[in-house]
Amino acid sequence: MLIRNLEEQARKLLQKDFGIEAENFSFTEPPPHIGADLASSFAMSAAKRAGKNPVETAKLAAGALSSIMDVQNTGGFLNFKLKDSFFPEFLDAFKSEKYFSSPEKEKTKINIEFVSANPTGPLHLASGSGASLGDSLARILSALGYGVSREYYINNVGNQVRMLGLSLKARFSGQPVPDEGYHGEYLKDIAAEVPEEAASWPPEKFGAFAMEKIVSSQKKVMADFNVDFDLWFEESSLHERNLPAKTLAALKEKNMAYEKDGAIWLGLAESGSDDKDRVLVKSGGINTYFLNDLAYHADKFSRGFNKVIDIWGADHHGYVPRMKAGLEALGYPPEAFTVIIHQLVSLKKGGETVKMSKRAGEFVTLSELISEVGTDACRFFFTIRSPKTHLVFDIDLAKKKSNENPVFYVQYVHARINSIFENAAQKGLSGIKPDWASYRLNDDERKLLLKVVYMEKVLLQCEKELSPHHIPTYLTELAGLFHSFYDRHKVVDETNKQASAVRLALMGAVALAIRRGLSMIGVSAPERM
RNA sequence: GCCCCCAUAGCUUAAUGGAUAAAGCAACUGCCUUCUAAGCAGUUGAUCCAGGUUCGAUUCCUGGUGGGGGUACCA
Repeated sequence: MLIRNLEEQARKLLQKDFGIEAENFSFTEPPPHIGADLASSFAMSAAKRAGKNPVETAKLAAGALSSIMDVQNTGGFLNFKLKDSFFPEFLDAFKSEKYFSSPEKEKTKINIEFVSANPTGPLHLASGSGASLGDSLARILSALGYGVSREYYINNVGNQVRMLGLSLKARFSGQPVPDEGYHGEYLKDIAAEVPEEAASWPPEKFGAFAMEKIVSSQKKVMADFNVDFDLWFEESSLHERNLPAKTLAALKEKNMAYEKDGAIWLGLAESGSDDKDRVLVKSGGINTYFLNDLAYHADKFSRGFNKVIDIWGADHHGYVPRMKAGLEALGYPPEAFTVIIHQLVSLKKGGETVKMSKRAGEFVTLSELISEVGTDACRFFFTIRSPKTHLVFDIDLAKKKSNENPVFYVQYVHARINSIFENAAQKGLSGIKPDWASYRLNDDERKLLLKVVYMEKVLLQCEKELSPHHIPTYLTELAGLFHSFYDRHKVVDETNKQASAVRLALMGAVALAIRRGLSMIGVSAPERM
């Protein structure tokens, strides 16, 4: 992480030589017309805080930093040129598997739970969005060094299982499906697999049968989507270990739970996070989903995670304060639990917005989408948007345009560089060590290399916002620079072995950045297209 | 009613409070005897409205307008 090292040095210099409070000094990518390698608006914001003249502050800062880089002070902006020796050093360091990782992050164990769709039907479009987000974030955090575990919660207890069983039984015996039941076509397919002797099964057995089929198909779709969960957690295992009752006891002990109208309530109205008291045990003696969910999250902490992240669709956002308040009541620090809300995907088909309702069985399944559009295009498409975007997904357009998905633009870089290396090998030009001391990078080479250098900033941005969408944006920009470079410069040049060696090293770094970036969003990097 | 999210080019979306707002699609003009034209170069084109904070606002605050979601002893 070389930029971070430079920033660290810069902070120390600023603080030591001039006593400027420099904790938040950082480099940014300058606009292209400036022609600098790195930029910072530090002087202007620091001047405000210190009550000094911005131009004077910039002058001081420029002086302080001139020992590590060439600095220009342009009307308060600081613009930097890296020394030429930076680049070979960077290329060498970048090859390390742990380039983005930092030791202090390795101590933090993060549990990230996502998708967790009800096991009562196939995964649909929204699950694709949640899966892309959660898995990509897990991959990015893991690249940064965190210990990350991906988890899927299977809600296999309760009334919905009963309804699922009744619905399957109805399908099996040719009876009408109950109004409150599940009407989707998929239960017809499952009914066809039910053995003859099921005529004597109790309804629960139908429920278990359907659920087993549905969960295993969900597992398969996730695998097809390049998402690998470390744990598929069954709600029933909570009850086997009596955890909801223990959670309830813990809340009672803290005097947070009380009885009213025959139900047991959690007193949250005063807590600040939530605004009203919530039921834990219904007057019939049955746990609410909330209590079981609290027990589940408490279990995550007791398994040794310091940080618990949930990814929910926006339709559940009203549940966030309750969950946070509940966990705080149990004594967990508020910052240890984070919920990421992603906005809902609405669907456009044949020019009309389609309402997605499970009961009506009227949705586009994720597996259908994957087989039509492909995992790579699908994941890139979902990941390139910020989770806050209210996406309208035009299914017809997505199918038609899958060839124009920017993912191919990025993947094509990898394929092209692979060809370059094949060509170099054929001409006996591979494996030559570049002599950096005698080579002067031209502007295009420098620009491309700098873009690779910036990658670490992109990852940190993703970490800060807990959003992976900066990665595909970055990759598209890097790909643009590469294709432009490719068009203008020949990499393999038998008449200039030195230039070839340098450019091959550069291409190696670009390919590595593309490969890593794509892998962080679960997309393949083909060698040939 | 109250709460949360959103509003950027014809369309779908980017942009730690910074410099000339960036891509893809669509439209138009050129470029394959060269390491893959799934590419390159170029043209047209945008910050919902009204205030405020700031040296500086697409970004922050207030109020509108329009859209999505939520407001269970459901899961």
